[in-house]
Amino acid sequence: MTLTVLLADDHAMLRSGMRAIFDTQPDLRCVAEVADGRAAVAEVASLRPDVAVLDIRMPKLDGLAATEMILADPANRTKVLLLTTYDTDEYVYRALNAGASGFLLKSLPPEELISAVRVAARGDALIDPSVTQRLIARFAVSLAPPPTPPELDLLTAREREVLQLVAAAYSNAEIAAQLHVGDETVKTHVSRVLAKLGLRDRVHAVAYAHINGLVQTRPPGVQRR
Amino acid sequence: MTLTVLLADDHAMLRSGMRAIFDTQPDLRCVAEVADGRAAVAEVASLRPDVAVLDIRMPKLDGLAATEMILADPANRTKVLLLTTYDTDEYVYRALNAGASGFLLKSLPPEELISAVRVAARGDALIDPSVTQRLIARFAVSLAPPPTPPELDLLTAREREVLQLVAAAYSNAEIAAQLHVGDETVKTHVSRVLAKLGLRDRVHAVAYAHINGLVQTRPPGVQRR
DNA sequence: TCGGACGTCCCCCGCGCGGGGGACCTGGTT
DNA sequence: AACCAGGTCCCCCGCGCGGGGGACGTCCGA
Repeated sequence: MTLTVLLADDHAMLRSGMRAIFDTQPDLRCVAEVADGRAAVAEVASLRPDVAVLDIRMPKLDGLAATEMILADPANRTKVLLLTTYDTDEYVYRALNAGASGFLLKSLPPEELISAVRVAARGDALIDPSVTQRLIARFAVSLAPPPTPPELDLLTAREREVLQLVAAAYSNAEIAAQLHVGDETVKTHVSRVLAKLGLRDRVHAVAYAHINGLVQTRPPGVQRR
Repeated sequence: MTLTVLLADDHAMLRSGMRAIFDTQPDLRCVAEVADGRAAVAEVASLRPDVAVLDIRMPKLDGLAATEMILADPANRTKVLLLTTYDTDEYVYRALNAGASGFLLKSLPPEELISAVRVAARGDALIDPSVTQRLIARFAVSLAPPPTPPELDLLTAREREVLQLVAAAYSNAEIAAQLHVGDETVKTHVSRVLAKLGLRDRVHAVAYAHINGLVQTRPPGVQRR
C-alpha cells in the first residue's frame, strides 16, 4: 500500500530535494507540490493525501495556520508534519496544540524524513530531539506540583487534612463523619486553619486551596483516546 | 571522543544483546551492566557514564525510581534513557517529570537505539513515536481551555458574572458593592445560580467554578499544573 | 397587545458557620 | 517531675447565608 504525500514549501529547490528523497521509496508517492499555505489547505482538501509536509514559513498562510485549518476539518484524515529551519518554542507549542503529527528541523537526515512520514501515516508522532528536550522540561513544570506556600507549614497534619475536605466543599458535619470525630472538633480545626492562614471564612479557604493546588482542580489524569 | 554507557536490565540476555549492538560502534563503550535499579544508581554515581539505559521493570528499585534518584543528584551529569516493553501512560509522565532524556520501547530497531544514545549524550531527548502521539494530545488538552459544562448555559450573563465573584470568595455585600446594586439583588442572583447549577451553597459554587476553569486558578499559559 | 425573561429590590425565618471562651487526654521533651 | 503541642469535645453568641415568598420595572418577541 502506497502512501501519498503533499509537499508545501515556498522554495522550489527544497521541494524538489524532498521529492527526490521520496522518489527513492517505492511506497511513497508525492502527489502535489505547493508553494504557500493557502494552496496547501486547498490541495489537502481535494487530494486527501496521507501526509502533508508543511514548511512553517510560507507566503499567504504560514504552516501553523495551515495546520490548524487542515486539522480543524474532521473530514480530513491527512496527518501533518511541520518543518522548520529554526526551532522556536512558540511554534512548537502552537503546532502541537493544533495536533500536528510531527515537528522536525530541516537539518533532518533524508532517511529520517522518510521514516517520519511513515510514522505520521500510521498515526504516531515524532518530534525533533532538540525540541523534545525543551518540551520535556516544559511538560515537567506543567506537571510539577505548584510551589507550596510557606504558611502551609504552620498547619498540623490533621489541619491540612481538614483543609483538604473543606476545599472539597464538605460541611463541618460531613467532615466530622468522614474523620469519625465530633463536629465540634472539626470546628476547632477549621478555626485554627483559618487563623493560621489568615483566611476569613471557609469560602476563602476553598479558593486558597484550589489556587495553591491543594486539590486536583483538574485531574492531571490520563485520558487516553 | 567516546561515549560511555551503563546498561541496567534484569534480563541478562537483553543486556548482552544491547551490548552487542553498542559494540558495533567504535565510539560507544559499555562500561557497566547491572541487573537492578539500586545497582544502577550506585554505578552511575561512581562511574559517571554519559548515558544510562534503564529498563523500567527491575528488581529492588524500578527504572523510574532509579531515574529520579540519578537526576535528583546534581553531581550526576549522566543522561537517562528509559526502556520499556509496554508504553503505559503513567510511566511516561513520571519519566518525563523526572527529566529522562528518552522514553523508548524495546521494539526499537538496534540502529535507533544507537542513535538514541548519541542524542541523549548531546543533551537532546527523544520519545518513542507511539508515545509522542499521546503526549501531544495530552499536552494539547493541558493547554486547551477546559470544556464548559452545558448547564452553564442556563445562567444569564449577570448570573455568570456573580458566579465569578462568588468564586473569587467575595461575600454578597462585597459583590453588591462591586456591581453597584443592593445586596438583596446579589442574594437573588446567587440563589438562582445555586438552583440552576444544582449546588448546595456558595462553597460548592466556589469549588465548581475552580474545577470548571471559570476562574484562572493559575495562568494556563506558561505554567499550569 | 400580552406574555415572559431578566434584573432589581424587599420581607421573614432557620441554620450553618466562625469567634470567644474552657476542658481533658495523649505523647514526647525538658 | 513539669511542660507543651496536638487532638478531641463542649458552651454561648452573633451574623452571613440560603430558601420561601412577593413586587416592580424594562425589553423583546409572539
